[in-house]
Amino acid sequence: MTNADSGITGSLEDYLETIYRILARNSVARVKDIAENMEVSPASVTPAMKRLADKQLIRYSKRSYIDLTEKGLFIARRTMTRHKLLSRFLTEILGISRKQAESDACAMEHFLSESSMERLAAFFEFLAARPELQALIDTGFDESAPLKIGPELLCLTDLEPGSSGRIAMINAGQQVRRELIDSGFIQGTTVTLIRPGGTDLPFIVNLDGYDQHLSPEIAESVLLHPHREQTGEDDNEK
Amino acid sequence: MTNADSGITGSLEDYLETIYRILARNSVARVKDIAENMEVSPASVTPAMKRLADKQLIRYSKRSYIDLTEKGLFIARRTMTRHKLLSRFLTEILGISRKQAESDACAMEHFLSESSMERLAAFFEFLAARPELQALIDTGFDESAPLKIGPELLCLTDLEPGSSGRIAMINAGQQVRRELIDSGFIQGTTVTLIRPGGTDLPFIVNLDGYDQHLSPEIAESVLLHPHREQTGEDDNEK
DNA sequence: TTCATTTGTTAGATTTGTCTAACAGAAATA
DNA sequence: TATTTCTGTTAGACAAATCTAACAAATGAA
Ligand SMILES: [Mn+2]
Ligand SMILES: [Mn+2]
Ligand SMILES: [Mn+2]
Ligand SMILES: [Mn+2]
Repeated sequence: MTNADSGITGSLEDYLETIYRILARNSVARVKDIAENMEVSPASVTPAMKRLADKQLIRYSKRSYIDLTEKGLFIARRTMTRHKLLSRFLTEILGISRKQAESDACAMEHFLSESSMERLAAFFEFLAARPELQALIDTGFDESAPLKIGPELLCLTDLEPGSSGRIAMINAGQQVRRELIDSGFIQGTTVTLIRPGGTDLPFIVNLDGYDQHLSPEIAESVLLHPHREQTGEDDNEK
Repeated sequence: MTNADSGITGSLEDYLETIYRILARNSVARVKDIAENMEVSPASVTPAMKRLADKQLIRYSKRSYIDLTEKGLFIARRTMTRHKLLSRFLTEILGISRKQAESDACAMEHFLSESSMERLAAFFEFLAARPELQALIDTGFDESAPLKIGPELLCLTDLEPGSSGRIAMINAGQQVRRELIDSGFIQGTTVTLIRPGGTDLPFIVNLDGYDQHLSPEIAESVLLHPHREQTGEDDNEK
């Protein structure tokens, strides 16, 4: 798989990023360091170095130290910047743990387009220029503070059969919450009640053209935005 | 490469997602539809279907229609939800074009962890519950409205040699802006002035342990947060 | 200088994912 | 019914990325 932006694969970008990090501290980069940093066997590093040298991204000859070319330095630096940007987004904005953020960022960094990258950077500039907003996110948006339930939210179980509503939030414990999110119950999505449930009867709802069954307790935790109850109108995804 | 969450590769997740989308409209899914949707040759679809059937994610026998199993349906739905979440983040929050967002989202969706996914969904709930914030992002954060330069921002060129500052924003046209961002000049990053430049002499700055040269015009567009000018303190990345 | 240890390479295998070209089966049409 | 067209599979090739096991070179110690 070739990355559109750099013309090389995600794996090779990771090798460059790793070499860059090593060189920023160690003055020389060796196969062994790279293997350890990336947690692959040294036998995997050698062919990767050959591929990178073929593409003129590193200077490499058998058994010698490894150095980045101008082109390689550029890709390495850009990859690391993406890594940092994504990792900061995940930790600072979403509140993900450092470790998880590192791993997610390093997986996604290879697929961010140049424009998404620029806009994400702009998002941080935007936040930093508005301390009141930054504060709102810092204080109001963390694991401990449960989201305040707005005054006029409607419950999915209160919907008329055949009518629709837009999801505002999921009000449930982590497990049920994740199940619902995995199933597509995310804010802004339109859900239509096909058949109401009862004590032992699951609710049937339609979401993105697919019918799904929800037990009454689970349906209870889906809260909808008030007003605007048109049927058959889907405002996301064509 | 095996995705931590679902135990299958990103490519196979895309096949499941595609089958899901087709079934939501077409009642049956055929090799041809899948090949067209994913823009691969039909000869690539057959072995993918075999791999999916081996893993019990689809029901498939030679020359017959393709159907998702319970397990396959679950992964398909979750993949599509990730796709939607990321795509909405890119379009609604960052203001990326629809097309670019679709492509970025479909590339990144396979690598989001369960917790990042849940937090991203929470971010939308959070925004929707605070219309004033939503409005701020909608109006203040788009391509057309250039970010207001805060009152007391410091320019990189005003830094004392040896002293540091945290980047607040890049104030430059798209091209220079992207170059700087690719080079690691993103909000919050500490930059240290190593050697000031002159009319024809580039500035040398240190960023993440690496020295970089910046022409005076370009250095001019790096604006720093006021106060807090300690040297050698790096608040991002260990 | 010789031997042991560390480091790096090669050989050979495996999995995944793609392609083109050739072929086979099914469906539609004449 | 016979033939054409559409659809799907197979065969064979290739590139990328990894592994283990065996080997080779370089380094360091005795
Ligand atoms: Mn990576
Ligand atoms: Mn990375
Ligand atoms: Mn995808
Ligand atoms: Mn997708």
